[in-house]
Amino acid sequence: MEGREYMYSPAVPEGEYEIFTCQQPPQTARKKKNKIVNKSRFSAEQIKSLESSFESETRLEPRKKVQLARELGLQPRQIAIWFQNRRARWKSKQIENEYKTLKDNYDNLASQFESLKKEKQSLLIQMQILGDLLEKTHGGNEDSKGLEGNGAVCKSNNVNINSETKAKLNCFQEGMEGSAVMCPHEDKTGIGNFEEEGQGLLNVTEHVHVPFASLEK
DNA sequence: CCAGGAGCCCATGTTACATCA
DNA sequence: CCTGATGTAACATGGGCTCCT
Repeated sequence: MEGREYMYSPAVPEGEYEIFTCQQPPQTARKKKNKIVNKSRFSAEQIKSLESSFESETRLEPRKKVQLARELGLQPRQIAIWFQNRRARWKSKQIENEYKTLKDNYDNLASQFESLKKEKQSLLIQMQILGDLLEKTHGGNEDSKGLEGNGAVCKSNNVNINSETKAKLNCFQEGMEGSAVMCPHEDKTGIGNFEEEGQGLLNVTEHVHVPFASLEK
């Protein structure tokens, strides 16, 4: 608990505050463990005043509490309880807001992750195709000529190698070589459930045994 | 200085009532 | 009128802090 800024006032029994005129006499008062329970609600005026006090200070100094009680015709204990309850309501509201913010962030990351997954899938396909082509061209000794042919195959599969793809391939290559360089295409937000699947994403190179330097050629 | 009690407050949970759809 | 849901004043409990002896 954080340090308190106020000093406790000397002990004053609750009973000594009886000079304050309290709420209306309990019309529907019931007994609960020998204590009278008056459930009449505070007036709009009282609430308004309490709320404005709460807005300027969520914790009441004893002096202020007594003053407020006098102004509103309530018992200081009622003021104290109202502030306690108000803080509890405020806190639960805070938690609700924090939850909402976190959820928004999570949803945002989830959609980013999904699009990265799709991107990975597409890159895998490209790499597979290029790998196959390389095998063919190496086997048939048709270096540059073969590559042109590859282009035709790629197009037929709706896959083009552009500069962006090259950059991405570079990233994979760097990653494989243990480089600490961070790829601008990677989202390093391994949060919660993403972490496991993210590992799969980053380990993609393990399953494709293709010399990347050759690929770029 | 230290220990212990008194008196207060706090956070949290619960109860009981008022109000409303 | 009845009923379930919701809001809230008041209470209970356990723990921390300050003050005093």
